[in-house]
Amino acid sequence: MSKVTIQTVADKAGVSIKTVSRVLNKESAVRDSTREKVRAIIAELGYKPSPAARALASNSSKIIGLIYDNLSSAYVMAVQTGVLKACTDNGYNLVIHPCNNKSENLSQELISLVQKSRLDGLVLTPPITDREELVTELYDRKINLVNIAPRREDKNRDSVSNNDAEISCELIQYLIDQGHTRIGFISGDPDHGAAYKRLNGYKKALKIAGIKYNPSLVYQGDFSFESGEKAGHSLLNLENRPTAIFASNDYMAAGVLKVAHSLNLHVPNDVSLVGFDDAPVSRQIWPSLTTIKQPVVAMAEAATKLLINRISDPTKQATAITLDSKLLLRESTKSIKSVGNE
Amino acid sequence: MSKVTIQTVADKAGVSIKTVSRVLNKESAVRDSTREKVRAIIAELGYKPSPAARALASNSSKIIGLIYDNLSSAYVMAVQTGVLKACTDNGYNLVIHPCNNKSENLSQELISLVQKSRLDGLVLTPPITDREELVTELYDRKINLVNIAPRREDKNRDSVSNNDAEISCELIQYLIDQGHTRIGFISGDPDHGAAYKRLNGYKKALKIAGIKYNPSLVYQGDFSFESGEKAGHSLLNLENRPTAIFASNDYMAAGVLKVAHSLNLHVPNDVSLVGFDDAPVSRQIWPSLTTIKQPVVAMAEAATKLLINRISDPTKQATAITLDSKLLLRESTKSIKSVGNE
DNA sequence: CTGAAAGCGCTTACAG
DNA sequence: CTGAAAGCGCTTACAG
Repeated sequence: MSKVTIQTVADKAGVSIKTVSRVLNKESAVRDSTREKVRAIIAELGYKPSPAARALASNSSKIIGLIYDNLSSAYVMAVQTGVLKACTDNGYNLVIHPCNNKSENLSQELISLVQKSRLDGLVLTPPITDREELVTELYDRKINLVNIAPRREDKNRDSVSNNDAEISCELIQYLIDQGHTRIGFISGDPDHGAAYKRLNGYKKALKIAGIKYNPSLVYQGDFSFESGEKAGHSLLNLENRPTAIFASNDYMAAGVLKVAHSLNLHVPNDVSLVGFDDAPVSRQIWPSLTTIKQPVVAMAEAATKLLINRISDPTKQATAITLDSKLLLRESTKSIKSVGNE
Repeated sequence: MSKVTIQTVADKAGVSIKTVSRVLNKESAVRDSTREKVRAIIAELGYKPSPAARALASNSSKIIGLIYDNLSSAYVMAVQTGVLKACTDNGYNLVIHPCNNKSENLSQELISLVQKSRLDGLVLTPPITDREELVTELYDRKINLVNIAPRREDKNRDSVSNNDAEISCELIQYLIDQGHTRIGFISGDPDHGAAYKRLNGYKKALKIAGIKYNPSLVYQGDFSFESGEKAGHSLLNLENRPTAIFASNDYMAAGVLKVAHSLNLHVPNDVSLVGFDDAPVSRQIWPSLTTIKQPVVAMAEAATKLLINRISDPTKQATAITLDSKLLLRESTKSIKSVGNE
């Protein structure tokens, strides 16, 4: 089996390579009958255009980069799934690039990556999305970008967000409806915009319900299991301990649960517990966690589509999309309204 | 900033583009002084060779594909990390390709992928590694391959394995040392070679200790949390229930633990429990699981190096590497030897 | 609606 | 140790 090139196809179809090229690139100016003939030959020969030749001639690699630094492998996998879907659907390839958000010269690293691999654009995920100086520099270099869940939406930037603050508020309102008024809160890594949004949702729900914000019920975590354990020790050993705790992610909630077990406290009888993310662990512990599920795959896919649109038209108006998360009620929460009042 | 190409570098260095090419490709036949001069200019200009031009001219993409279908995102992330490390170190790029191992036409899908993206080789992970007809077909097509943890090592194939059977045997011997003789076993997805190896290790340890293999203590799982729950219900409700249970992975162990909690059985006081993989969940549940840690990152990196070597010399002798897993003792296991005998 | 020519930026094969 | 020429397989820009 000798090599099948565009020339092979053109010869066999009795047309020029330019016409084959037009069919390949779905250009309109081709007679239908010609198009069909060429397509048939392409299928017959199993011809696949050379990405290298296309990239070299067109000066665009059809490759985008996915940049992440996230401690949750389930989150990263979901993002990859969504990005890959959009890439496949649109004829793009993907380069994954895990990195360290704490790195001083991350922007230089990303610029080098883009130049070296000739990437057509980048998908940025939290918390890198919120490295403002980095994102600005990438934009200044005319690198096509899309931001997933940035802390602040910017009218000039493509982004896909979720309703972190709103759903957190809803969740707290749900707990309040269940009779909880002393509600502990464990915040996430302050490098993540999500940490603020979830805290804001918590505060807002309290305010609406007329419950005073009590700093002693709020503990600074960093999204890790270990920080959840520490927070759990603090909150559960409080003299007047909370009747419910909202941890900003499931890992921290799992940490609290472990401490509750060790203190012989029963969840949810002694304390209700809520996480965030619907991480696998939220279903693999006992009791299973009431949590919030973000549409991560859909967000990543939507973001990648925005990026691909921007690559084809770098001057187009920026778009900001918001997708909704939803509350998943499971075993770790319970009403504490007095019996008989219902 | 106009475009910097090999010609720009050659002009500025006062040499031909062929000489620059030699420096780029680390060919030996270049005078040291020339090499240094060219290198300096490359650095000064920030020149990065065009991957597309190189690929087109050399007919090799310097891209390899990573193929996986695995329910554990932590495992996949670890594999990606190792593969990416070897790729970066050797100037290769990576294309990730999640897929469905149950798919009938997976081999056609992979062949298409290789042709379409001009991949120089593939890294195969379990359970795809054990689709014998598929792997054979890929070899027949002269596709460069490396197999991670195949069920059987083949002298003609590059592979990197771990000591699944041996470490499982050691683990069971440890439990026997702790006084356990009724040891339950939950096997994994039969599509995975690891499922057999772990079962064989279990059997071997029993045999060495002179304990009769008891099929009623062995339950067929599939590596999922849910299958662990089912197995837990069966094993823990046995009239003469086991004093220890070895689940072939941590997800299933977590499932057993959940059932134990629901039955008011204490781990490890009422029953010892062991998992496999050191998945994040093994540390995020209470009690934390005694488990086995495979050197997944190192395996993936070693495998990728083998593949890259094979790409540069497709006729070289195949290599089979084995890396060792290790036992991590945590809170879920306990000796049941009668007190005072120690 | 279709095509001939030039060129993208490298490596290969050959020569010296 | 170094270089001139050809060519990899496409797309771009232009022409008709």
